[in-house]
Amino acid sequence: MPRSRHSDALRAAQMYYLQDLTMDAIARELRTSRSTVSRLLSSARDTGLVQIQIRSPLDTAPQLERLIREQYNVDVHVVPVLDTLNEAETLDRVAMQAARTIGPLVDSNAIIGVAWGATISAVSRHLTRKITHDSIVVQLNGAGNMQTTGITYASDIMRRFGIAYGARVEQFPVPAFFDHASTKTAMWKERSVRRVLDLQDRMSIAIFGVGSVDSSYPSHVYAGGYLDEDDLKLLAGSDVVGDVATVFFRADGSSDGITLNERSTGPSHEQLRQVRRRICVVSGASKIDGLRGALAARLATELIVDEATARRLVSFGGSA
Amino acid sequence: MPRSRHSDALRAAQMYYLQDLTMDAIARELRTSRSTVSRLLSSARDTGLVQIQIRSPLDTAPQLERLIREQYNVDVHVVPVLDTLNEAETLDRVAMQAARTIGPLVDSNAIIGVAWGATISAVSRHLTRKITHDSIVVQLNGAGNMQTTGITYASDIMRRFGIAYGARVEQFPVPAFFDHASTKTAMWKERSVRRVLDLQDRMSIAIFGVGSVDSSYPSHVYAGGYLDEDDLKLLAGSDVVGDVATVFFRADGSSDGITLNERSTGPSHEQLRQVRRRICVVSGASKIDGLRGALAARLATELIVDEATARRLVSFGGSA
DNA sequence: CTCCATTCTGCACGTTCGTGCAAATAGCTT
DNA sequence: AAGCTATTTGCACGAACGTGCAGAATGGAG
Repeated sequence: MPRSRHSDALRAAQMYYLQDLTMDAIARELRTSRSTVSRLLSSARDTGLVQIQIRSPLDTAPQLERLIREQYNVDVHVVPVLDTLNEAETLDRVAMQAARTIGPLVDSNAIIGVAWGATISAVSRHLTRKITHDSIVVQLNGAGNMQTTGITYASDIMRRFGIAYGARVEQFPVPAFFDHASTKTAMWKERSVRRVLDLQDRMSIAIFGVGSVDSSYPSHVYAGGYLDEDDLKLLAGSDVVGDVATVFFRADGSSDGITLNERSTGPSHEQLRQVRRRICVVSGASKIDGLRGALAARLATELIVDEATARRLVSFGGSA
Repeated sequence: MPRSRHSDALRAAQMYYLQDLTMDAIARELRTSRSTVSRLLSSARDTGLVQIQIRSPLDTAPQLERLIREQYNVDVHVVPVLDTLNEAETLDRVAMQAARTIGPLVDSNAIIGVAWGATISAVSRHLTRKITHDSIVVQLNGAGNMQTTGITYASDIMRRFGIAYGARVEQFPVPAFFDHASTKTAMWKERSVRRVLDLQDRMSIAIFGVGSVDSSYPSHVYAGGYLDEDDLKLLAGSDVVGDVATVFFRADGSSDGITLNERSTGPSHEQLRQVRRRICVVSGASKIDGLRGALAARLATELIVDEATARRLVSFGGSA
């Protein structure tokens, strides 16, 4: 029987993580070298064969998490990060922890809605593999803009999610915003578009960041040529503080009368709130306003956020 | 705020396991020494804060596991162990893997029935802590015999389970076997005994090994002074191959007409089969006959077994 | 069969990690 | 406050581990 690589990895993982043997001892039992065992264990970890979870029982969770949970009614994971790190390093660490926190939440037959943006892009680079069956990754909002079709950027993100979970990927080949609401109405009747919209309707998980208008590390939406002068004026005139999947909201979470949303291709807040698990990843204190708006709109059921931003969140006091 | 030991352990675990930082880096962020971080991580692991699981998707499980699953209709975990190890080493490794496999199955509000014996004793030494609420560990069968009350031996096992899961422990202070069935009938009406029996009725998990009559590494039951000459003759005359929690069965799983069972304090097979999760731990090829009987009697929903014994199991061909 | 491209393996080295030990600190008692 | 015991801390050392590299094995294509 030709013990396959996969089954060797499984045996090694069991011996290492469940029986506390050293790699040396495992190498002898498997009749190979210790370095091969080291590599087998690596592959076991990043094919999702070994799952490492941190479960802090609710009643022993740190003060900070409990406060946010109560104030904003959201299942929060605070990522410990030194306040002194720069935004890029912070984002990387939040993204890595987010990727590993999301992993256990993805099951077979899941329909996973994924937004695009700097945060989710970083998350997508750190996903660990997990084999699922018949899962689908669906893009939440269009990524085209005036300069490019946005295809490569957004589709790279989607592809990474698809590979990590062994899922089919459904892209959404439309611009982020239509120039005319009427075009959207027309397109929304097209069967090719409807297929994507139907999937979005049946999402079991949604994963997104938030855009914040005053973000000093500006979201793509506000800087990437998606909006023109007039659009930005429109936003300024409507007290918009941020967006989720290119759908905008105000500080109190409301979004009625924001005309730009009628041309946006992202899911309406009402639609998003139908999704069972809605995971919001946020890194960087400058996103605080957008984040508060998103929470006020009850767009997230789970929040993964860096420690500094989490602290600012409680210092504001919640909405509950 | 005096960052407590527990919250430091949580932070360290997040940074180590979810952000891939080295202990050195974590030490700097926590303003302590690397060795302290090493110790924090140890404590995070064995207080159950960090949970490491090996999940082999059913469809990629090794041949061996699939065969047993189909033949015997039981959820099987095969423990990789070199065939050349002696029984004691094998037992130790099976026990360790069993302890870590059981961990994730224990939830809050569980009522955990635990048998005693060499196998379960070994398992109890390797349990990892997991905080649960309002769980109860209840002893499945009496441990007294003609020489001792069996209290310390069995109660050590129970206590270890109780500590690991933060559970209340209910001992069962009766002999393993009554001399007269009538005494059992009488005792079974006592309220102090009824309390334990009622708990057993409501078990959500049962954990036990198997005794095998021809075991060369003899189960306590057959060697420990629990049975006298006449009893052993009775067993020999009834084609008994083994027992679970001091209740005996034949190779085909039947147990009708085995009079010794009327004096045993363990749960009847019928009662045991009511339990949702019934975890059977077996180490050592000499237990094969007892194991086959137990599986024929459908006493287990999950089986944790060493590789050599697992192979003998399939070579016999199953009962399904 | 031969050739080339790819993947896998073991070695060797530098890094990272666990742990015994002694000093330091914390918690209690008198 | 002093004294005593039980923990906790950092250091230092040896053990365990990850990874670049060069050679071996593998698997097609000609």
